[in-house]
Amino acid sequence: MNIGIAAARAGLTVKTVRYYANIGMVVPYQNPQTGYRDYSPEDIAKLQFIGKARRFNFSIEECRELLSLYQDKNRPSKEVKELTLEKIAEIEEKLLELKALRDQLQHLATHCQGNDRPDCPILDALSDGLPSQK
Amino acid sequence: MNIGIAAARAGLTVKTVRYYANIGMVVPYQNPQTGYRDYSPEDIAKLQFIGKARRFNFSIEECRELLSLYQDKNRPSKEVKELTLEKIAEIEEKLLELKALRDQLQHLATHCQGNDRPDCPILDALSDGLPSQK
DNA sequence: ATAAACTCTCCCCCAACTGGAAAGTAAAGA
DNA sequence: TCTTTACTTTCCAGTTGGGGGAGAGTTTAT
Repeated sequence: MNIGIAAARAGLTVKTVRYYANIGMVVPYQNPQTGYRDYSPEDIAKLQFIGKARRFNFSIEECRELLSLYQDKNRPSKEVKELTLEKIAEIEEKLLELKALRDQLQHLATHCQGNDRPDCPILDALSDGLPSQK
Repeated sequence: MNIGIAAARAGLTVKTVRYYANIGMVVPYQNPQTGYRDYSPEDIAKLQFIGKARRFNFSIEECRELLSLYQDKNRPSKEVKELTLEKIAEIEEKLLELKALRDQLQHLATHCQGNDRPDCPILDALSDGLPSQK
């Protein structure tokens, strides 16, 4: 299958699929005459797998790891679970960070009139401790 | 003040401060003899301002905008508030996305034994709809 | 006088692609 | 068969927000 079809099947862009070939993630057979890549059903399966893992916020390197675990029939599920729990912890941390950020901004926005006057607690907060501009 | 001191005052790295000079964000006087940058207290104020805004997840371009609003004594607080509300909405969206992600991963992890056996619902989910590897 | 600490510019590197140019290939219509 | 269109190829550059390090100049301390 040509790259366009493969990309469509996997829900990825052609550029992305070509990129994955270049970095050695999913390297299809490449016709030496035309240079056209030819994706097998198994290649497509891998692309789909990677697409989903990426959507789960796994990095390319983590995807590579998951893919090799996926292809290893004797893999212990332990490793996969560990990787997943780590990823969850990462996401949790990011969540806390973003929540704190949102609350702070929300607080500032609540106290800002948002009218045509120049006083603005948001800018005041950003310039807190700075020499006055007045 | 030399760049090292300026960076320390603003809680940024020297590299970052130099970068901000290069992109025209905070351009200090530069001694034509030595090439050394000389940061005024106002430059440092701007660096601190930007540092805080960056920690609030504002992009460089948004920082530029906030900075120009900050420097405009007749600015309407309306614009600042709008920018802030947009940023809050962005963060909210990201929060929802990450929460959904976490829940899905959590669900998968809960159903994974995490032992030495190869069965793994996580990999099963990632390869859902793919040709069997058995 | 010399060594340490600081600064300069310059270039490459990171993730994970995206966009575009120029050229070759394949498929469909007239 | 010719032509147009659609698809593919490689290669190069750019994105965000800097980080690492080389090699050279400057300033400060001893």
